[in-house]
Amino acid sequence: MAREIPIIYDSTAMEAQAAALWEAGQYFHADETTKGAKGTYTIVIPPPNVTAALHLGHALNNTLQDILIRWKRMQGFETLWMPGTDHAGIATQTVVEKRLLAEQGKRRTDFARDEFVGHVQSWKDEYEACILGQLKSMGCSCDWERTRFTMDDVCAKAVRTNFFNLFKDGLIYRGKRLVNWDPATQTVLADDEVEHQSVQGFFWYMQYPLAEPVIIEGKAVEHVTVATTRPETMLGDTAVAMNPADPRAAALVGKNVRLPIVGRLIPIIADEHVVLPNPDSDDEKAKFSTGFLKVTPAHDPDDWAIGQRHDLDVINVMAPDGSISEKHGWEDADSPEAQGLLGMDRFEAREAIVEWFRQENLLEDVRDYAHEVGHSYRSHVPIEPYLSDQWYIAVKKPISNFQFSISDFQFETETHDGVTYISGTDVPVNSLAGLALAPLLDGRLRFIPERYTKNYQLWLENLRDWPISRQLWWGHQIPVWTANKTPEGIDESKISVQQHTDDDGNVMHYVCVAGENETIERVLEEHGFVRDEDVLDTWFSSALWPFSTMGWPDENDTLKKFYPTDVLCTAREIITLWVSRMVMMGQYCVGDIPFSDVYIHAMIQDGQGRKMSKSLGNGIDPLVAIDSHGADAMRFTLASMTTDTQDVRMPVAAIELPDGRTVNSSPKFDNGRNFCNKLWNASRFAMLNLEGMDAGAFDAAKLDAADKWILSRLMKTVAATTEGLKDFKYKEPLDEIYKFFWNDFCDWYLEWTKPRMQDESQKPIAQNVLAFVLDQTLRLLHPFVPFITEGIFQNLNSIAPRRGLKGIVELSAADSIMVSGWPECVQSLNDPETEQQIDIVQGVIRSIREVRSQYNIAPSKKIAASASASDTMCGLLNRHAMLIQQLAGVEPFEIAANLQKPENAAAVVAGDVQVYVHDVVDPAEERKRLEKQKEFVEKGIKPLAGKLGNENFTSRAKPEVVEQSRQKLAELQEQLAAIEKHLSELR
RNA sequence: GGGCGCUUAGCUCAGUUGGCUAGAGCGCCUGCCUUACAAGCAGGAUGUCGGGGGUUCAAGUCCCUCAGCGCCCA
Repeated sequence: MAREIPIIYDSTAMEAQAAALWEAGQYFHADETTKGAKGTYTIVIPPPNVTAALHLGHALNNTLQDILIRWKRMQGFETLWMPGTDHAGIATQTVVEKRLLAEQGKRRTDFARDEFVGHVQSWKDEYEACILGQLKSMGCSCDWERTRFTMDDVCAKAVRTNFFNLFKDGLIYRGKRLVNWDPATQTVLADDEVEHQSVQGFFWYMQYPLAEPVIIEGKAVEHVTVATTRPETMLGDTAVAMNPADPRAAALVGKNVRLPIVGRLIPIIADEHVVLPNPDSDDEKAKFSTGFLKVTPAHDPDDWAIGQRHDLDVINVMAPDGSISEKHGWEDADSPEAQGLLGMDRFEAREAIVEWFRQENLLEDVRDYAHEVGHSYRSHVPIEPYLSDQWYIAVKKPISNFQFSISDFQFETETHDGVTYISGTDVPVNSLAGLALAPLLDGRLRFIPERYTKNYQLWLENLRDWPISRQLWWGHQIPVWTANKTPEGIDESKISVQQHTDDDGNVMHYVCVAGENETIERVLEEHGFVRDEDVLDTWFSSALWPFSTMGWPDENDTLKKFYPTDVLCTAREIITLWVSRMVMMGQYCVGDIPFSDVYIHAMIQDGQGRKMSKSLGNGIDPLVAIDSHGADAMRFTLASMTTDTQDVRMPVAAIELPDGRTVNSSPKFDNGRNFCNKLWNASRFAMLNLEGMDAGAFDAAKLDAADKWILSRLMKTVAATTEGLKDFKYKEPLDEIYKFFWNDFCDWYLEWTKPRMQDESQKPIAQNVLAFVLDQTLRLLHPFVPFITEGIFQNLNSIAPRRGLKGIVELSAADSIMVSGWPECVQSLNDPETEQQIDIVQGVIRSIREVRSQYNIAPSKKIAASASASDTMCGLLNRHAMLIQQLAGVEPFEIAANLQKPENAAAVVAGDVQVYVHDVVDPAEERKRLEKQKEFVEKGIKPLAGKLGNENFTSRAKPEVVEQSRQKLAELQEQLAAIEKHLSELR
């Protein structure tokens, strides 16, 4: 059977076999009914958006989660990795709208709502399947039976319940505010959905004529000049503001200007927000300021604030699509000029208005100006600050009847007017923001790496109310019914009602209905109540993900056993958007934080440090990487790149697949593939030698030095790997295993083992050690490269079903490596002494190899050599002579104290040992090599001698450091003497 | 404007609390198809650790400063 193992690792076949085995064994399934001794370990997947297939960032994210889950599962925890996807309201709706427009030439509004949602649903079905398939291909050991979707019935129930509770607690309210409006998708966006981009624009200087001239310093002033980057908003101006400190203020404040085009009479007001002009200032605002600020409360947040302070009219001059309109609050668009602008897009209107001012000689100047403009993170069009009625969550409102205890405040608080705030903030302890902040401050919530803590904290401290309504069709429809009358004859425990007066003075009744009350909903509708058309912000449902997936609000065993989860693994861009809201809602709904650790991993960029994106065409599809290199190779490479840094670069190269497709992949994956191939071949070699192994034939007393050495090295590697994973390190443990496996196990141990396999007395010992070390190495590697390790583990099971070191370690059999135990450190196998000896042995071997290489001696050719050293060292070398002879190709090999260098021999100094390689003499070459070695040693001596000659060092440095330096210097000086002796002996 | 990072070999990156002659992988040079692996083996070269200043017996590591790059938030 062993002879059939192919030379090249075939990832495709192995992945299929392992996947089938895992599915049959149901190893991914978490059981809420058992009581594991070790407890539970839970991760909820950050649900990928059903908008599109997964990219390499997802591959990284999920690889890291799978590593943790597989590791903990092997450690014996009852592990749950909860999978699922997110409906991603605005994003998914947008892509579907695009597709429908491209394929059918139809817009969303050409469909009935149900019909349109049906189209989105089928998109969702398609991509959900694709995403789950991708995750499975990567080897993600999620509990697939529990797969959730943010809009499925279970999650919908949680959303509905939470909305009702928040509404009832007065934490959801309806408000008219300036919102971030995306005119393209025609929906409101939260602050953090707005991307700020630098835009090269202009400052236009426009003259507004005064209603009556004013005399300032003897001169008649007929107009004021306002500077603006957005001339089109002037249609909605309701004041001109100036700083009260402006010398002209006394004469002008209180006067009126006649707004051009519109003809509206608007006041000049004083407000300190206005920046005084100063052409020499470094402050851009002062440099460009005229001292007069046009105030458009309906179209600018700062102006809105000024409007609030001065009780100004609010005139909205735009339709939701961003076109100029007199139908949304603009009542004096009577002039022919104004009429001419109606219906124009906001940017068209900008051109037209600037042109009008130019024609009228009212355009005083135009200056280049680079400034930051908010853009929709989804449609990428500039955000329009827009006056709109929306539902908000009050994040800083104290929750009066909060039903859970809020820890014992392990942080500073201060109380004003009966409200307890987190010290130094305006965040009440018992507000939603407070609930999210408290666990961070009292140490229950932790970010890894730690620096992200600040992100989270600052964001929450400066949080504004969260607008949660979205003008979309794809999402959780808001469960509020509205009419201008009281709801009557309805069970009041099932509803909650708020009242607001609308623009026309009518008192409107907003009725929120608790879930599972379709009858009530029907009754309301029969009574003329209309359901809100809007849906909830996607993050509203994502915020509940850690417990909605477990069936909250229903009490159940899953929730009881697996909530709170252990770690959330995500990217930094989402800390504010998502992490904070999960903590908030976990606290509010369940009364406990959803996870204690938040691990933030790097963002993957291309070789030039750019984000991977569709538009740049520099993305890598994980399935392509799997096709080209194998899933394990991809995982290995991703994990080995994962350190605490915030970005990792992944050079992207177009490659041709065997099937002829040219696709993006990365040469980085070669690392992983090469590793897998090496692992495959080392195992193949082991398997060829393990046939007929007898676990009972092992005898600890017969372990040779190589055995003891590799076992000791293994123990170190087990410890380092376990420690690393505990600290959320990925590269470090993988590097440790890599070095152990490749540099120790393959390069040395396997080579030393080869002859022992021909020796019947040695064979059983070598076989057992070999099988044990391979077994443990596979287990250490399994979380990182699950498929190949499973494949080899299965082969190992059939060839050497009983593994272990009789009398030292017993390994219990396992049907899958997934559920075999995580390697334990066996103290008795730690053997520093042997490690040190082998170190010396390796040094001698390297010296001989160096000479062989220098003189081009064929690897197969045996050469005579000898070594001279102290008596103790000679004893050591004699004990390990075979090891040296084998791997240095030496025969014969004489070892003795005070041995003279033979004629025609090359001499190498290997630490305390003089190594002589016989019959290879070339004086010039010898001199060259010895001079080089001398130079190297001298380079080491210089700083040491310098240090030790410095009294400051010897007196002030730690004694052990000084002692170390002394020893090292002595060693180097001895070596130098030896080298010089050899040099002097050269003819 | 506020915050967080990054700059170490040709490339991608490690380098814990300051302490042996600064490391790895890839690439490069030399020699090998040595009976597990050429996706491999053996040997080798490669760095004023972004610039400047400071603290210290000792700085890639701590502090200040300058320059360049990136991300997040307003």
